[in-house]
Amino acid sequence: MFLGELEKQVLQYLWSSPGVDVKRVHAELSKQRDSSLNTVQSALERLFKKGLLSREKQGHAYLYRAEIARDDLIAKLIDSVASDFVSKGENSLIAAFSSVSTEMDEEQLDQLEQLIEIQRQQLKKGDSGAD
Amino acid sequence: MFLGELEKQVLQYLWSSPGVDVKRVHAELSKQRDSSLNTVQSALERLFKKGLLSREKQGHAYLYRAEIARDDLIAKLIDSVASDFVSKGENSLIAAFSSVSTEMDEEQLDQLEQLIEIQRQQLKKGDSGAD
DNA sequence: TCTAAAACCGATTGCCTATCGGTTTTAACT
DNA sequence: AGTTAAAACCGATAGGCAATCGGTTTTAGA
Repeated sequence: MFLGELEKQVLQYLWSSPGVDVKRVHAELSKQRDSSLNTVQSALERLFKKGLLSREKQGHAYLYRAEIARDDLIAKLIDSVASDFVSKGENSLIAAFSSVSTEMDEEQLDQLEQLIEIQRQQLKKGDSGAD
Repeated sequence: MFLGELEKQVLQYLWSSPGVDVKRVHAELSKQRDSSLNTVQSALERLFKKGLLSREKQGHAYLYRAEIARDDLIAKLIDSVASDFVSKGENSLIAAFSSVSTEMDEEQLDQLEQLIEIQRQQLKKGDSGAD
């Protein structure tokens, strides 16, 4: 799934301010780029069609919000990028990581290990108890 | 950097068989797709222009080979995907991983930890001695 | 020098984002 | 209910890039 520059900026803003209308988005993006309101509108619509946004009418206008969390989108993109080059059977996430790890220094590896620990805790939680 | 379907297949093949000419590539890809030799030729040329391939003349024809290793390309793609959504200051690789980790199970986390260990060894090697 | 092979060029198609102007719909107010 | 301003929607256009090939030029080797 390819996202254009404008689309990325829209998503970015929607993550920080969920439930806003085109006008707002346009106003905000005006700080970074010079697009007409209509242009922003179509970006919103494109993203909506792609299932990345949801919307609900409020008065005249739709209020948009991101349907997918930033991290989930990143994960999805990574997975799609990686799976293109990873053979069936291989886990593409692991393969992707092993590609990336060769560029990491010790500090980053430490951070990573911490993340793993956190994720383990998370799994344990889901295992036994409720949430 | 966006790669088309044909380009990916070409790269894929070149990783497995470095130093082949268009004819070979075309012959090989014919198993998967139905492109003319010329079409494969332009894909090769596109990739060459992008710096992803090198080539050297041998007789009439050029022999092509991938300039970038599979893992390096994956890493590069991941980084570019992630950095689009990661704010300055944040390390995009780490952020990317933390996005991905939430979808991993224990087995994958284990594998990951092993990779980290391996990478640590690698760093140590580079640190002290030669190679 | 001749020629077959391969590279190179240019044109075309198709897909997608970005861009807006203009028209239609619609919510809200009188 | 009728009016109207706001916003959505539609359609058209431009631009970029991969894929596609036919045809011409270059070139290595006989």
